[in-house]
Amino acid sequence: MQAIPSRKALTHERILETAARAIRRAGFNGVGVADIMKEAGLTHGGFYAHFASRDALLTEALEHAGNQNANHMGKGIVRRQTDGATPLRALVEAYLSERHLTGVENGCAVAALVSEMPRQAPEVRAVGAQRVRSLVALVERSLPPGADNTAAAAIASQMVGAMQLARALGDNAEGKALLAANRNALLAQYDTTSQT
Amino acid sequence: MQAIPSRKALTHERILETAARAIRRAGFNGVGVADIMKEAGLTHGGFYAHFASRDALLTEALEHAGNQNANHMGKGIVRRQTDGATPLRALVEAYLSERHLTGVENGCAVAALVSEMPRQAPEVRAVGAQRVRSLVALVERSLPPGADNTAAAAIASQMVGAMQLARALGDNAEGKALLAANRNALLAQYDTTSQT
DNA sequence: TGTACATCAGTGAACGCGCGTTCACTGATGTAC
DNA sequence: TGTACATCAGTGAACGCGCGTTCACTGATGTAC
Repeated sequence: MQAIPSRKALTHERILETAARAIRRAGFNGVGVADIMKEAGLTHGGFYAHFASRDALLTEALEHAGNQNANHMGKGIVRRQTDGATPLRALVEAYLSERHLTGVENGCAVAALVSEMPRQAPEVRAVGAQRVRSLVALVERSLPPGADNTAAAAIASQMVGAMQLARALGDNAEGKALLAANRNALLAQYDTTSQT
Repeated sequence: MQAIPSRKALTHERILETAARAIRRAGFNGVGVADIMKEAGLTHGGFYAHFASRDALLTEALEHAGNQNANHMGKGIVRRQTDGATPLRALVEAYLSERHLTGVENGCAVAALVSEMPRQAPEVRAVGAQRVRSLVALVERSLPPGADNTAAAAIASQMVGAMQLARALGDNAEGKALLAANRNALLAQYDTTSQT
């Protein structure tokens, strides 16, 4: 409707962009209101003109992170499909890529934050659950039609778990090997065009 | 060596027991020095006679949590094996049980804390990586001899991811369904004695 | 087009609070003779 | 066995600091006539 966003709306968006990256980088508890405002080029006093509370920011930021990641990862998926990969292979390779291992800040919000979700305020938890559902739905759309409808949940679980374990091991040979093991296992099991 | 533990050693142990549960319940950032001391029946002032710093406590507590969980979950695994389950089935069913879904406090430290690990102090991270390796090793020991040696990493990833996604969805039908989907997928793929 | 005023986004100082850490002290336990 | 003293575990007040939140203010933008 409002084709030209107001100055305030632009600032609001900028704060969200910043926060969406910050929560993935530093965790829900790792970011302060002042930090984020500063990173967005503002002073902390103006914060409450944009958000009712810190939790309100976290809620919006988590939602925003989902969209940011859809863009980032979406490109990788599309490129792999144009190169001839099946939808599932494209997804698995993009998700379990070394790029994703390193780029927490722009990566999947679920992988970056799941274990903290159960400890957040109800509003944040609700959005978190939604993000989990979207991830499962994304996997589901990549499966060949007629596939077992519980497969999506299993694949999503494995991808999220793999990325987290790899990050816990570190951005090194050990972490990368764990990612590779998961890529192989997933593709061998679910991708019909799989090759060694 | 020291068969009779000193009074101080007993207190130290009690603080660790408390902290090991607290970090899984509330996360690394969710527990304060004073909270833990209070929960252990002490005042916060005495803390630094036991630990050099808060991070030192987190490090020891994470290690301790691993042992606590080995006891807790170990029982469930043994019972399932005596009831005739294969080692892998026993592990998968114990790990992806509804009991584990609810009992974060006594559950797997990796599932409770992975996404926070990359953001911790180096000493804590190091222990975290060790706990990941132990988990993979535990899975490995449950696999039939001669199994693909990358399978353990894949299974561990899926189990950890599944537990976390289920917890993010909540202790309800949705979360339980996700667990069930993962149990089925894992057993169908890796357990030869699998049945619908 | 130009002036006068109202609105609005953002500033920066200040608040109360909780946290990690320190430290002088106390009361109990253990040891020497 | 009993007394005198040293050691040691735990107490509780205090510290500095950072955080979420509030608020009086400023300077810029927009509107009325």
